[in-house]
Amino acid sequence: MDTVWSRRRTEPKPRLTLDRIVAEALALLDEEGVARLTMRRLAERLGTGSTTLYWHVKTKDDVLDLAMDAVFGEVRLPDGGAGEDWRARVRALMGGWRAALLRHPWSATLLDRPLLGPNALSRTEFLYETLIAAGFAAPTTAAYSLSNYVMGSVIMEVTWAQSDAGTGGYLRERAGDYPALAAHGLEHDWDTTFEEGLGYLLAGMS
Amino acid sequence: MDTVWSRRRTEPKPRLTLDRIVAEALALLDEEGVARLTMRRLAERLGTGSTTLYWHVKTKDDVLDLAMDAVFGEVRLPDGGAGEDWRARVRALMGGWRAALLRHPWSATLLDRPLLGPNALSRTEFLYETLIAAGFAAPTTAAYSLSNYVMGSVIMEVTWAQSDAGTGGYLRERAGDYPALAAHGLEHDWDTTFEEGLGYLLAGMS
DNA sequence: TCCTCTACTAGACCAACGATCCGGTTCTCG
DNA sequence: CGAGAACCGGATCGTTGGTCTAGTAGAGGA
Repeated sequence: MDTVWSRRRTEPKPRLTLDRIVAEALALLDEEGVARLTMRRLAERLGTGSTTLYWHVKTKDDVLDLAMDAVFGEVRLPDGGAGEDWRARVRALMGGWRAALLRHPWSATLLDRPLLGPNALSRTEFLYETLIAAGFAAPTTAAYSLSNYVMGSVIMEVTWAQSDAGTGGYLRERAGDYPALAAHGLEHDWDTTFEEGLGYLLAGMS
Repeated sequence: MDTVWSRRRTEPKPRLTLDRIVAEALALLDEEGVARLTMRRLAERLGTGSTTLYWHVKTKDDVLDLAMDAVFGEVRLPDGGAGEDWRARVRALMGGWRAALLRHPWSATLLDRPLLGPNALSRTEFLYETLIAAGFAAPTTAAYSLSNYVMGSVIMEVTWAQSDAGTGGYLRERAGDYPALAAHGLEHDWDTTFEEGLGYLLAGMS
């Protein structure tokens, strides 16, 4: 009810800003996953209508892109001096990269879109700088293979974790058809597998 | 018009089967991409109603999973003898894997779901077998890092290719902010970058 | 020849989605 | 104090995945 008497008694709600939208989108994604992020639900959580969101944002994809870049923003750049082993710095960067994505499992689904936000780009820039400082005249291959590896491992881990109950059971039932896979591929520690594989990659870069 | 005279003159249309559905879904995906695949459009192309599809398939996700496994089915298993270099066999498998996915760029978007179809599993099984035959007592890390690498590189390449015009331009504008990235990350040959990175990985597996 | 069961099909329909239109209010700055 | 920019929400549009209802075609048995 809005009458002369009730009006102005409630203080104005805080302005809606892009930052608030992105923060709430992250919270919603963390709590309910990417499928449940709709403009209506997001607006509801912000105490507004869905139309209002479109004043700050052009499409829903904008929200997703901003959310992704916010995740990359969580990656802290390792600030070791140049004297430190470059492999250690790359390990730290890639580990932080992976950890940020795993902290928000929904991000694995969104890895198939251009990651051109400032946070993503500055991390990539840092990777190139580190490789160049390490002596790579042409760091392109190294940078790509490292990024590819991290992205792939995050997707793989999230996918398996989400279908965990079903997956393990299904594969175990068919262990007869895929003996080698069933014997070695089912149980392992994701963290150490990631680190070891990263070790392969780093070792191969002469 | 349906009269005694017109009836029965047209021969019955071919039965709808799962195979026909999957084949048509692949064609539709190849031609128009994953966003345009709707049950209605798929049904229309098959000359039937959308309801009919649900007799053969439980959800749209079923169609996507079947389409993905069909892509994996295109990967030919290299049949070199055990005498051949195991790295060459792995290279052949991974190259074929990548090529199949790149042949159907929409598949990059669907890599975030459990790949448990028979074709995907048999390729993975083959990878494990090859690694075991090569002497890996614990092939888990090797298998995962190879799969991760291939998945990541396909996603990366497809993403960049699809946003090519925009991406290159956008990054080139901001070359000042990301000098190392702009200098080395923009132009390169995807095939050789893939092969070189795979070389790193294989070289690192002592 | 009839009957029944399975396989299959279509149209209408449902709730929900992304996005837009319209009509309005509030804030800011000159 | 006035104008324009910023902001807001209800109704609405077209489309989606999926279901309900109401069937038809054809094989096999009695």
